[in-house]
Amino acid sequence: MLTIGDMAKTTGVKVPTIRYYEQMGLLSHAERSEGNQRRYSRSERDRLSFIKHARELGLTIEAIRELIDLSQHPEKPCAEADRIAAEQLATVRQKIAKLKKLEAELERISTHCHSNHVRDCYVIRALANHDLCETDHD
Amino acid sequence: MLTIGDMAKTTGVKVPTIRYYEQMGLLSHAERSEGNQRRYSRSERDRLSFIKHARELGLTIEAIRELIDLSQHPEKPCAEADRIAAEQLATVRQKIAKLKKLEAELERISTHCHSNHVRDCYVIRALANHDLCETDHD
DNA sequence: CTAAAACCTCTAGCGGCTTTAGCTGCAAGA
DNA sequence: TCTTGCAGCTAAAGCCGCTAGAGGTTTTAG
Ligand SMILES: [Zn+2]
Ligand SMILES: [Zn+2]
Ligand SMILES: [Zn+2]
Ligand SMILES: [Zn+2]
Repeated sequence: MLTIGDMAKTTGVKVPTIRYYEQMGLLSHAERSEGNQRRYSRSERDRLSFIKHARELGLTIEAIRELIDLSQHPEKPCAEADRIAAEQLATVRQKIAKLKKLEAELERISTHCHSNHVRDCYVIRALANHDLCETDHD
Repeated sequence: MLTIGDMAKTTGVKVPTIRYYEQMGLLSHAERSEGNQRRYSRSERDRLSFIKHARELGLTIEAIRELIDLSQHPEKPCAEADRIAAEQLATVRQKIAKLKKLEAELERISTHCHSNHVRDCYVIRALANHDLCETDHD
């Protein structure tokens, strides 16, 4: 049996975060020692790794909850899981698109100031005036 | 003089957000009408536009506060402003790099499942096992 | 003059944690 | 055996950047 500290060490998820995941229903309420400390099995550690990996890929707690529920029912169709992954991919692509616009504007803004004083600073002027921008960036 | 609603309409910043910015010290405490409603000048509207634009470019409230403080002192050197813009550009580039890794993994994950049941779903397997990934994505 | 729209303050909520405070548990060294 | 000190516990608050709602007041249009 693993302590919560062991879980943290082997998965890289911080101790308070593990307790938070339990509270959020991603991890079931762990068994307790006589002294009321959490004790975990290997399968619970695996589940925590799953959660960590999913979080790293940007999935929400809610999406992860659905995936875990699904994975408890191997006979069900997996369309729902596939949809969640596809949606996350779309979300990531949208974010990239937005950030690339920002990158272009910020690059322009931060390379155009050849002044020394705030009075003529291109950064300040560019922030004050969106007309200098080349894109909409919403 | 403009009401808070006028400000919202002309800048696209929502009314509660304007009040929030005031609370955060980005907008100074507005003058009030006899009935205690906020009244703004054109320069305050310009400042709000500045704030909005900076937020759209991803700057934090804190960074915007610094920029506003700076812009009150046109004689000062603008190195600080330039640094803020450059840092934001770096931040955006980091985010893009991270998201591109995620995009690659998610693309792989969401195109590889040709199964019908959760039991063999590639999505579930890929999330459970980072070894199937091609990058670190931290 | 009235009714509706806009405004006010204050508080709570979102997501995904992190931090803090004030406890108790437990193992190892003297 | 005692003590020291890390590890664990709970509950609550804090973080960011808003957003939403309750419950009241002011302004404006007709
Ligand atoms: Zn400058
Ligand atoms: Zn712009
Ligand atoms: Zn599948
Ligand atoms: Zn991975």
